[in-house]
Amino acid sequence: MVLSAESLAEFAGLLADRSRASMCLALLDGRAWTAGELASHAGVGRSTASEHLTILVGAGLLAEQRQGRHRYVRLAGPQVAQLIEDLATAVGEPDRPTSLRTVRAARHLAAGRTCYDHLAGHLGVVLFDGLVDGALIAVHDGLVLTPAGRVWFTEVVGDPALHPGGSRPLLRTCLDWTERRNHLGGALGAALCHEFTERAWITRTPAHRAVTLTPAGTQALADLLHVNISPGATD
Amino acid sequence: MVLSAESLAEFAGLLADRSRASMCLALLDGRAWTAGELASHAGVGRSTASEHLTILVGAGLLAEQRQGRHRYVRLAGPQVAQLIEDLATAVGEPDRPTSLRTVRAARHLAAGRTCYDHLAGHLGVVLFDGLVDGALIAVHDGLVLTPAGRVWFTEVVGDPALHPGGSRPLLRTCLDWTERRNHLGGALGAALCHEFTERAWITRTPAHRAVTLTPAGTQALADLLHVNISPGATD
DNA sequence: CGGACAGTTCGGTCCCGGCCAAACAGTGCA
DNA sequence: TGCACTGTTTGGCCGGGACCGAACTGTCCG
Repeated sequence: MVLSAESLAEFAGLLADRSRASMCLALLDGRAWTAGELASHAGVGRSTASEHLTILVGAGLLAEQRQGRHRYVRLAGPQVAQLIEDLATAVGEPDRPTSLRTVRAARHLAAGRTCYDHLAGHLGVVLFDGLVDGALIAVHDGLVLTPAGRVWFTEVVGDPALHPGGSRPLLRTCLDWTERRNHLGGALGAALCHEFTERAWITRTPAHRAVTLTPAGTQALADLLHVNISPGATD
Repeated sequence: MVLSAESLAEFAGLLADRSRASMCLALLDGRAWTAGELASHAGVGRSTASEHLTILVGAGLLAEQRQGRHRYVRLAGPQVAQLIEDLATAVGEPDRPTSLRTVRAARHLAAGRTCYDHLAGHLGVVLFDGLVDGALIAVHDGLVLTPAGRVWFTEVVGDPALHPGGSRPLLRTCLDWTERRNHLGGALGAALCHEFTERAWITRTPAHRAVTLTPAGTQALADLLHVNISPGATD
């Protein structure tokens, strides 16, 4: 046995709890949350949440950062986010929302959101299609940056973003929960999302995971990718 | 919440048990096992194993096939295998073998083995390198079949294997546990492994997951890929 | 200094679920 | 028909772990 069943089970056990799973899903937005926020999000007491966080941090899934009386916690890295995404898509059973409030929130999230550190939802998929249609990235059994794409990305996110250190792939497809189609992940997907935020083409809503396209963003997408999408569209 | 924490936790819970994890890891060899085999492999009673299998089959992770008094069970598909592989590599902590017997078995597995339905271990990595060095597949942020590669694969595994139905990617990198480097997965990786077995270039050892290169296989690899590797090498 | 707040530790409760043994059902073989 | 074998069901045991409340530590602020 190359990999012990023990360690695999132990690892899976980290997510095999309603509260811990809830926390990890919340952290998929890439932000750092305080222990208290996660406690109320998961619907458990602060003491319980504290224990869970200690477990997750100890296992290396989460990274923590103490600031004064706060314990900030975030996903340890893109690999962890990717793993949770993989599991989530494997589950496949999205929550059938019932209440109107839930429906509204879901629709808003479906329009645009972040997937750890890159863009997802309808916005993410449209963006991805625009990149493919414009022959900036090519798809054959993996994603390839075309020469035109190299120029385009250099203009938009700058040359350094094309040569990041580390082992993270530059381009990566990421299956979208709501759209059931691919959007762009990887280092360039993250760089793009970062740049869009910097340029105020998108804004994050208070929920912090939903993303709204600004009028400037609409204009930019039309100019850069010949993609037409109305600003702040929620459906 | 787009994906309920409940369902994610429930799904992770499937693997969050020593016995079930042990069974799934065993099934990574792609074969169908009987319930009794899995029971003794996991070190639990037949009754317990039966319960676990019912759970895993019910969740769609395993597919079962009844034959007479036997209950054969296998992984439901390559996606499941891929998921378990992903988790396993995420764990990262390989079993430090202690006994001599374990060391020998591990070394044997490290030399060559199957990873669900394609070749892994040293053999898999060398094969992958040969394909890349021969410019039959190209690596830039994903794998691409080159024109020369298309010809090569047509000769070796036949044209139909290049156009499989279904959504499984043709080429896919798969991180190797022991080598910590990529080997070839995906539909073509599986086709290659199948073809190698058919032509008796490789044989499976009784443990059925370890793979040994035959003299004919050594010759074939030298001819086809200019790769030199000694037959049956275990280290 | 004292009050409000964030987080942790500890003790205790409770329930889920993994396990087994024994009885049972279905299959294969002589 | 009878025996051996594989797998399932059931009842019961037991441990782990998720949870809470209360007490405590540490931080920020007036």
